[in-house]
Amino acid sequence: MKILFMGTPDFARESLKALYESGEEIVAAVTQPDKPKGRGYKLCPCAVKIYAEEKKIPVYQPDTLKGEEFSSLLKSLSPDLIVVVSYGKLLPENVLEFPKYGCINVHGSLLPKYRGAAPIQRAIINGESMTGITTMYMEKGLDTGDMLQKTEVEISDNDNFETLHDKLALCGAQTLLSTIKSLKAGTLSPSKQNDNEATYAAKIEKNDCLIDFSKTAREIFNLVRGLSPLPLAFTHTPDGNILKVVSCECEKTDNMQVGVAPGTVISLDGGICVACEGGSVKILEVIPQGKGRMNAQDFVRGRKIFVGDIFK
RNA sequence: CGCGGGGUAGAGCAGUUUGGUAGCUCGUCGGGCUCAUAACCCGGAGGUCGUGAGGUUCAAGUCCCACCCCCGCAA
Repeated sequence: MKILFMGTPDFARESLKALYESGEEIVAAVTQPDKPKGRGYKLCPCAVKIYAEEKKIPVYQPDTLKGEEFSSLLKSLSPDLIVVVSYGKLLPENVLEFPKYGCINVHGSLLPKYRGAAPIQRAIINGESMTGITTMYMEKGLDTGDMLQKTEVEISDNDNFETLHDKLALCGAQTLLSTIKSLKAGTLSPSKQNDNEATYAAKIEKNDCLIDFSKTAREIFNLVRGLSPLPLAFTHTPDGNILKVVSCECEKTDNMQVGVAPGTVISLDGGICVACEGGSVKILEVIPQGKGRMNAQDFVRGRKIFVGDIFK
């Protein structure tokens, strides 16, 4: 079965890797064009491209999937199946309809929950204790296609975006293999998504990353780990500088203080304890503006943060 | 040439503007206090101030030049 793989970041690479290592016939990898990234705006190839080139899989980076150019490429590759994992663009209908066995997508949530761009982050931020992988047939809508297989993955308090992302990437790869196996065996039984239960996991914006200390410790804890290590939740120190928070923990509510404004530093013992709704959070690791990652205590040592300072 | 911050003791920082004996907090080592301590007190060790036998100077962490490295933002 000739498979065309479409995907871009690390998350997608795991699926490509699994396909490759299981001996599937991958006719090509389609990925986003190299983009100027990082300091100095150097052109950076994405994870899928790097892996594909390493394995001598032909790589294509079309600017658009619409139009003749990609259509003719499709015809020449003539895949029987297209596998899409975090590609980054919607597929036009003519592409969706091209392969004999359709287009299969690997999505990082238990659909119909968390459709959209940031299912992993949103699941953590919302305090879910369970998420997973869903494979599905693709259709016009965003993550609305008929579901094929699911694998559940537990979210523990120790998980942050990075750890959960890595787990789901591997899990996604395995679920994909399993789905393709069933496809070949003819034992797939697609099931419709219940649109009434659908939720949407919007892309993470800057606004999502600002810590609101009038929320509960648990909510702040979830936000911080859901955005760690990228793009990171942040707050502002009294001097107005941005302080990114890499990790924190919920303090026991028994050290809650009465009459202290949310965002107030109430202790520097073992970290930076900041008052919030119903308790406090202890900030453990930070990235100050213009600096690298460091322990909260190191930050306090050099920067003169005092009890009574207010973060906002 | 995207914008910007930085390289000073094991860690985090000050000192550079206005050159003149290298400092703070923490850690570490030793001693003291204490029933005890991560608490407190006293004392010590530890630095070619990124590199260049570079330039200016009586004198350079500080001013000038060149190079190397690290990081933040933005995408």
